[in-house]
Amino acid sequence: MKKYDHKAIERKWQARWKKTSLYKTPDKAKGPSAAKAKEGKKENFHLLVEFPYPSGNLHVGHWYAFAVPDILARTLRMQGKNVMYPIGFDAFGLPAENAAIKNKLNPRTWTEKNIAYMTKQIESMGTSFDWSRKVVTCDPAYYKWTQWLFLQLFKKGLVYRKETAVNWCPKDKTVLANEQVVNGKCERCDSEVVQRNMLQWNIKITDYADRLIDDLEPLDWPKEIKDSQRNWIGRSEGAEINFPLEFEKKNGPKPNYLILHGWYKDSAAGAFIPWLKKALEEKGFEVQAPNLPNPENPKEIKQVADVLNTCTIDEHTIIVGHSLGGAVALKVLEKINRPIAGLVLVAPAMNPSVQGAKKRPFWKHFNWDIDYERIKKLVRFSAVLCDLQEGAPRVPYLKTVAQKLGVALIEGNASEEHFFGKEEPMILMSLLPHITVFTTRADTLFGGTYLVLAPEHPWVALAIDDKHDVLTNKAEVKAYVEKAKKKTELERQTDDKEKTGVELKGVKAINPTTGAEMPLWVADFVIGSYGTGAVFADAHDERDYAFAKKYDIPLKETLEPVVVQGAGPDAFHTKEPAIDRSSILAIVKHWSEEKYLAVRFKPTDVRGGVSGGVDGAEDPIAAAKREIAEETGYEHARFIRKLGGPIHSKYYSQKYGNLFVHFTPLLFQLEDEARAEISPKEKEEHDISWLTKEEFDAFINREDMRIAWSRVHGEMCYAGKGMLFDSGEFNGLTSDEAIPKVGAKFGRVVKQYHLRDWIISRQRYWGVPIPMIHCPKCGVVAVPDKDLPVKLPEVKDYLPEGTGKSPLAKARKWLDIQCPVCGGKAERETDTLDTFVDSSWYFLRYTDPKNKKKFADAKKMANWMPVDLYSGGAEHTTMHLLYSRFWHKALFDLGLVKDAEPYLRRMNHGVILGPDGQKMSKSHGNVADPDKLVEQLGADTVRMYLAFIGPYNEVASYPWNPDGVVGIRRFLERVCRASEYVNPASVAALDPLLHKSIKKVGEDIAALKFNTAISQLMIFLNGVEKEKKLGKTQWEQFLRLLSPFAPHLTEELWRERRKTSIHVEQWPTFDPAKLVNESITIAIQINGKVRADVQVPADADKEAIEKAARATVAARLEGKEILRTIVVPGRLVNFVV
RNA sequence: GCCGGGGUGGCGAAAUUGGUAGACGCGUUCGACUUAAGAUCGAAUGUCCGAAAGGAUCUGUGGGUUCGAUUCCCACCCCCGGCACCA
Repeated sequence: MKKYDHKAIERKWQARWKKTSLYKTPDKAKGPSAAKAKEGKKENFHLLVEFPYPSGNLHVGHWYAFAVPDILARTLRMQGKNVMYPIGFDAFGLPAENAAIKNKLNPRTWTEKNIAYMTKQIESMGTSFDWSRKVVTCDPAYYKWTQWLFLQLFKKGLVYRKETAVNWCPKDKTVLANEQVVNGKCERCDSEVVQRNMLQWNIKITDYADRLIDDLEPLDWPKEIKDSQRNWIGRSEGAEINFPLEFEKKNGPKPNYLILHGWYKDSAAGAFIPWLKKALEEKGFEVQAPNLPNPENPKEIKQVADVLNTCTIDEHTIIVGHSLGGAVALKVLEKINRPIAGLVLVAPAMNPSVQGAKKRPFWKHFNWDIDYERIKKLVRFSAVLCDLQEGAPRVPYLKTVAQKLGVALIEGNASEEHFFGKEEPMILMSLLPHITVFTTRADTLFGGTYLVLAPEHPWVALAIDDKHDVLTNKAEVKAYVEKAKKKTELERQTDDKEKTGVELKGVKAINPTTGAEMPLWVADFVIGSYGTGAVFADAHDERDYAFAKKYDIPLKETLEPVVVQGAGPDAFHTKEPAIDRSSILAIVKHWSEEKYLAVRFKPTDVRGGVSGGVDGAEDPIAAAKREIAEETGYEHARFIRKLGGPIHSKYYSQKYGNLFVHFTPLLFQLEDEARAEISPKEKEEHDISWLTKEEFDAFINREDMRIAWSRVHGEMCYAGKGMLFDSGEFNGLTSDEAIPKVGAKFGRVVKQYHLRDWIISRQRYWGVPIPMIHCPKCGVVAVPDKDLPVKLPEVKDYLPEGTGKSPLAKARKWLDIQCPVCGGKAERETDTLDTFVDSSWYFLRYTDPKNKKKFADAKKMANWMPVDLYSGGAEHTTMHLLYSRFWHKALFDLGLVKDAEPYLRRMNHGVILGPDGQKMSKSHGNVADPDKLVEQLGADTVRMYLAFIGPYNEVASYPWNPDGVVGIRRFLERVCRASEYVNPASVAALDPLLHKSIKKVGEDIAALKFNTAISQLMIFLNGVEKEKKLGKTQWEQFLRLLSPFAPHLTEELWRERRKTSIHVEQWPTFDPAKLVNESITIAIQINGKVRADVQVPADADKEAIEKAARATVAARLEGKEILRTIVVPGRLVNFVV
């Protein structure tokens, strides 16, 4: 072929492939053959690309996302895999709705028109998508199953409603998505956006936080994506610690306690009850601890009746139930109608239906039908205490009880299993007023001198409400809290870097380690939604330190610095033991000027003041004076003061190995300039100079000296980890050793996450209606499966209603519905689902896109899941990938899918930027439209160029620059011309190059390095042009290598000789015997510099190579002695002279 | 601040158990063909010195290990992405 008419060729073959359904993935998928299954090889390959949003027009980025992975799809197919390469449209979302509002269009019409247009464009790329599997999320046949899956999660208890702040535009009277808020203002009307609380649907992704982190490990994903997900989830391990509160005002209403004992220790004289009673009474509380009737054979009705008859229960009562007493307490609550203060269940008895729970005789008489919702309304606060020593099934069971009561389970270790100890501090703590704090630094607990609460902290809300009167500065606190709540999160962060806060006067917290009183503060730098919304503050945190200094709150140091000196070979060798030493650090002031004595230890360039060892029982001050004299010669140093506590340094010394040195930092001033001669050895080792404060500051390069130096000028804060002192039994431990120990002793070990639950409510029209019904009688009821899908109703206009509800609230007829439970009047939910829900399972639908009975058939899913390779943009690294992983895990737990992870391998491709280097967007006006280029040069050229610009599997960004595209076009034209050289007989000289190319192109495609695969194809063609001839078999092998890149042109050239499509051909294999050339080039180096090269036979041995090399550079070697010769066969010879 | 990725010609880039740095392509220059332009073909092309032969030098900067470092180690600088008052 002489002329390359890309238009005709592409039109012809696209039509032909479509007509013959060339890329339809076999419906009845091949399972792995027995032999291949044994090797762990699958014949099916699910190659997934992120499906596009139908914005209306394809840009270069789409080509990059779809046409480049197509190369891999085609290659794998030729290599015998059954490849599914599906496509669809993520068709719900905001742009359609905005277009609808703007142009008074139906969003469905707008979307469908775009889909039709974009489908044509995608087809023009020559991709091998299987269109018969197309999935469109706004199709009721699809979203029926989105709704159904959502309901499965709801039924599993993963869905709940919660008051959540949303962006509210007061002028448009509508909820705004984050992307509609620009600099805190409404995108449309420019008015100030405010935060407003609304009931929103949430999904408990946080329940899966641990698994979402832990299951990342084995996945074949790039490290940066895994790290980014871990970072986003933000797990930190720490401890929750309770700080009891004490009040100045003693006149408020007091709780009273009713303690119900368990069964085994059959009375109120058993277990912890006498101790607890005494402890509470000592604090002035009234306590009732009745003996329940028939303890040896307890009966529910009798025990409950006894409690109701003999005990006083009022609104101040807190009922404490231990073991069976916990179950009794629940039944007591069923019988009373007035609210009580609290309910504390201590390891309550288990429902016998729980798997693994043993049947007890009294359960015959016990009715386990407990109305937790009613109890929740009756009780102001509740708590469930769990002893972790008990393990399963009690611990998971108590978790569900706590969940039903709407509280977090309090886990810890009782002093005896099941709280049978005589003294159980965990229980007492839960009964007294207290603040719970989360910390990752329990090691500083002994030094905690104040607490800081977030303005949103529930205890703060109680303390400033009308019913309570515990604060002596209530008005001041109230004003601060209200001001803080008005600020948005953004303002809080950016407003003023200076932290503000107000003390809560009239109340003190007690440090559980020391019993010391700690003031309470409220400050808006503490985040209400993280941890417990409260922190304890100490001297070893920069923020706490600064805040305490600002408000003059006392601090207490409990950490001595521990520093590891140096790096590299001089660093502390962590695996080897260390020798302990005592030493001094001395900072020496000039006798008359504001200057300091700077000493540099020359051999290692350590720079600071004077330092040296303390000999035996020597006094540190005397030792320091001795060292000053020895190192510097100055004779009259006067001791000024100690510079804080000791500083511990770990470092490595050539002489002694690992050292752990405990330095005493000291400040001296010279009395005069008297200076003796110093020893020659010292002179050689030390440089001495006088530096000003600023110079000295820049001079110091050892960390311990820097800490000592900082104390000369009074900065006391040591932020970081260190060694504990003034911390009771934990003295002398390092922070890392102490953190778990202190946490376990004074609190309980817990994990916290930055990840928040997934808010899936959208007050939007163009989305999947949330299939829920609100019944005034029955509450929130799920739409029955038989009524799915809940179709989107038609509405007149798509503007939100103005009440904060979605436009669906305008569809009156649609809104009214019978309650599926009671048949009474009810209303539909008007929120729609976040579109991330749609995209959390679309790849499952690809496996069985037309199924009317199920979201997908299990067997068909098994053929294709998990996804073998998922290619997409870096922008989906956290949100989409995390949400869909979570969704898949939830379905896995429900038994609906067979894998816990949806994607075996993930790669992020780079971004094609606009020609100006900016991100492509309509507002920038820099959207590169490839249509013209395709028109001029052809689809094959454009897709191949995109594959050529750089490695595909690296997150890089390329400004769209079509300058180089002509190179690819020239290459394809040369391929056309090369077809003229084809002879029947093979050209032997081309064989090594051809086989090398087969090898490299295959390897590079597998590694997603399409750019170097193409360069190898070019190298081969260059070789062909040099020979000006080519064998028919060689030509066809080359065409097959090229066919994934240029499917149209290669098909055309192939069909010059063949009847069937090149795209059903086998991938060529290389012959290792043909890889080697007869002779190879060896580089000759002298002292590592290349001086010449020499041709040697490929099979030459070391001696032969060396001989040849020596002969080649004989002239250069003349008169020089060769000290050493290094021969690297196949590469080089290096003569060292 | 924390986490991650990166820094190589005029440009996109290549090179990994440490072994000829700059493959392949774009661009540029010269030549052939042409009345001419374009297309095509051939040659050259990191930088500096040199007419040339040749020499020096070069993978962000500085240091180290090595016969030999883009590659390994240490320190630092810069760019990009993510998270960020997270206790």
